[in-house]
Amino acid sequence: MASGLYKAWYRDSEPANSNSRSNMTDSSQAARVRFAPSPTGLTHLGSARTALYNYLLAKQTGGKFILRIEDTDSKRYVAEAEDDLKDSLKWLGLNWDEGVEVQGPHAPYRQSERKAIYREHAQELLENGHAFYCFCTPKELEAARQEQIKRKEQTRYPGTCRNLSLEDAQQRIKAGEEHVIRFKMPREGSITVTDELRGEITFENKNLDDYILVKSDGQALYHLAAMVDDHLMEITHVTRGEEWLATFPLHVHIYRAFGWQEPKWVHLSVFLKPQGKGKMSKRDTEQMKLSGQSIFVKDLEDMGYIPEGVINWIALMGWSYDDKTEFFRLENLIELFSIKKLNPSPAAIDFKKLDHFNGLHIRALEVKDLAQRLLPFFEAEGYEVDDDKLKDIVPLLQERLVTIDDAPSLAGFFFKDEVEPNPEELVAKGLNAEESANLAQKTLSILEQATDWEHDSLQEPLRALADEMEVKAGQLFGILRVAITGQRVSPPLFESMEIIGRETSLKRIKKAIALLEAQAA
RNA sequence: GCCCCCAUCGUCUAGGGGACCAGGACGUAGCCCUUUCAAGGCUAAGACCGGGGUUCGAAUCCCCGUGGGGGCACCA
Repeated sequence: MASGLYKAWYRDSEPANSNSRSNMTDSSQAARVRFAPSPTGLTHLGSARTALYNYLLAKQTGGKFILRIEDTDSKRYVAEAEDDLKDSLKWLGLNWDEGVEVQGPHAPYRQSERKAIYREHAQELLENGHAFYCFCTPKELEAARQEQIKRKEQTRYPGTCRNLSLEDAQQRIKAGEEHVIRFKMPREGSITVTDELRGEITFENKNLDDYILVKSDGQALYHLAAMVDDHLMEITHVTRGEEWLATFPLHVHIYRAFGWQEPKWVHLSVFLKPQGKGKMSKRDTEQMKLSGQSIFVKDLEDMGYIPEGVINWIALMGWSYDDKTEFFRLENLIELFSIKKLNPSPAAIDFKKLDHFNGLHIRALEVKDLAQRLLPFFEAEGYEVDDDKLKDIVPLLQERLVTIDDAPSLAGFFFKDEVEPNPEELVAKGLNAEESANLAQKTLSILEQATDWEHDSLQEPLRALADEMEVKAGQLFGILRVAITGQRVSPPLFESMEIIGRETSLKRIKKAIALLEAQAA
């Protein structure tokens, strides 16, 4: 069925009294969903989003979110990848109810530990005629492939062993012949499968191959292992990447061959390069790092992004709630998420938007919370951080931070004994060094007499000074800002001086005067 | 080459035949606020891929192009 018709049917099938803004997913019973990554590298945004949507569906229906490790390919296995996966999920707040580490009723949750299960199921397909042993060598298959290419035919398994009897095959295996197990794809007819986003999709069986289910080393491949596990683990919704769309009919064929009830299938679109067109390649990700961006969750954490920002950002790449709401926390998403509002078209990654959401969520944080998150970034720069002082500083920083690792460069001067202003920056715009030194000197005299070291009472007499000297307040404050903070850009000046205290502030102004006088001479 | 998916501002998207001279957000530009930088407020520019149908009426439904994407492994 065409997707448009499908969508219409879908909507009409809702209960008549259902609210048009209903966020209930089609099945409001508890969903059992799984995130089943392959530990071959660092966790990236695409995986994170798939995990998020799975998690949301589970939480929204009071179901279970399961983490299964698909490590059937020992060649591509990367030991650190599994830890990275777990760390990334935890950092994002996507805690799983069953799976590796936490265990559960369907353990083990690592496919390399489930080989016997797959062997039994392969045996079942062999016996019911939906699979067959194949003794073709890679060499023979390659030769057949070349032939097909030459004849401009579709390249596919030539069918050599398709009709071997099970008895003959078992004889040859006993004799020690190498073999794989293949799915016996029907050669005629077609199969119509249903994706929750795209509706019905029909494939001609003749375009499908006799895919390998079990390799010659006895290890099951994804196609068998994942289907068996999904069934055994009672998965109700399979939400996975679009790259599985091509083998989607195979997977449904496998379900039917076993006589199992299918889950709901959701194929998410891929993420495209920031430039808009084209999928992310390894080269692109390296290029990206050079410009200070990354698609790896771990990197985003190191770069000072907060999980709330990342979650909000990826949630909205392929899903939307309505035409205006854009600020979401995880708990809101759990409530509002809906498969029906997923967008099947691919989305380009936009890091500017991540900055925006990160800033939004930083500003929405409690001061105490933000202080706690900032602490390690200051400590990493070698600053000794006083908790009370930090709590005073945080409100000044909060609305200026895009990423939390911006904090040390913006506010390091609070924790330094001395700052090293650039003498040239001390000179106010439109004035020379001598005039600036003179202004700084007068400022010092006024501040030395200040009885109350509080930002408003510091500011008042200095504004009067600026008037008296016929300079703009901004010119005077500029000198003072660089003297106090060592920076041209800083948090609000007088609040900063209040926190730094009288003694240190005066000391820094004296130093600035010396630097200005040296320059004037 | 074959199979499959997708198509609204630069980007993410709203849109389910009349409520659309198409709404929001990021980014961009201008203004306001302002001690710097931000944040915030206001304003502006900016899109229905093309062609055929269906219909009184199409961004919306159908077909064909075109473009983009995914897949064609003893990877997942």
